[in-house]
Amino acid sequence: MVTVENRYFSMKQISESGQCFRLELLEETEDKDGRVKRKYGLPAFGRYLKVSECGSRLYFSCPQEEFDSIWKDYFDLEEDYGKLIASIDPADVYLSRAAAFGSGIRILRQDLWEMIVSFIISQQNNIRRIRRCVSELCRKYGVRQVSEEGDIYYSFPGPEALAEASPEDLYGCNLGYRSRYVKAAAGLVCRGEVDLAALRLLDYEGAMKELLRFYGVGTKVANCVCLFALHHTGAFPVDTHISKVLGQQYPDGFPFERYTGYAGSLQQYIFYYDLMN
DNA sequence: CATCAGGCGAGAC
DNA sequence: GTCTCGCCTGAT
Repeated sequence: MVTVENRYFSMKQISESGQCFRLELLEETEDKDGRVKRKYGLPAFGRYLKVSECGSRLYFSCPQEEFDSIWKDYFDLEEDYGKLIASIDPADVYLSRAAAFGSGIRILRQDLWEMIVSFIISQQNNIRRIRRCVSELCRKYGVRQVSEEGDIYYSFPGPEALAEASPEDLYGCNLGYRSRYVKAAAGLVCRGEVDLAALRLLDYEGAMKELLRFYGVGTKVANCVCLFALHHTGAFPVDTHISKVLGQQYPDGFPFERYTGYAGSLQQYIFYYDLMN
């Protein structure tokens, strides 16, 4: 068990901000002082992590050693998000409000293949249904695992498993027209036409170029993968929410030059703020 | 019943 | 190069 106290770390907000579709709320209880305590489950990197959250205190169900070697990096704990928020132009009232509203959001370092498939599925789709699709994919094509604590979960299916899936079967996961995109992406990786290991080493521009080769991956999805898997925090995905906000709040353009290298992290505050309000 | 979800590819021009 | 249109599905 590892305890972390951090103002800028909320599992609830990370979960709701829709960057991680497999993070699930396991239970929600209230203690005698009326404080809400939430418990989350997260299958990632061949493990099943459980996190309890109460206020700004978090409890991780893993030994310190595992926390230091895996989760510290996964949750980007070396980064000071308070500093990042403090750098926001005080005159930018909208961005200041958005960051204050979603101050517990962090940009995770998630698995590359999982993000490619997840964000292909995310297009023209809502978060609830994306979760269902991903969970169904894992249940159907992933490998059933039992953690040391006895939690049952499914691994995210690799490219091979998805490439072998029959089209009708994949279609049965309710991916709709996106199922052929997923199938094509899996084939591309299996045939070695895209090398995921090499993709991880590329800079932002190089990674974008490579990701855009996938059938069903456009600028928006490629930017999400860059941000949520490769941690290119300058990547700035523009979806319907962001597009709307840019038009309404930034008619003269978003000040990218002021936030060079981390505009993507700020994008996540804006997205979450608009999504929830 | 129409519209919309964290878009994208294809085809027209 | 830029624009429009159709698309699976489920929630509202």
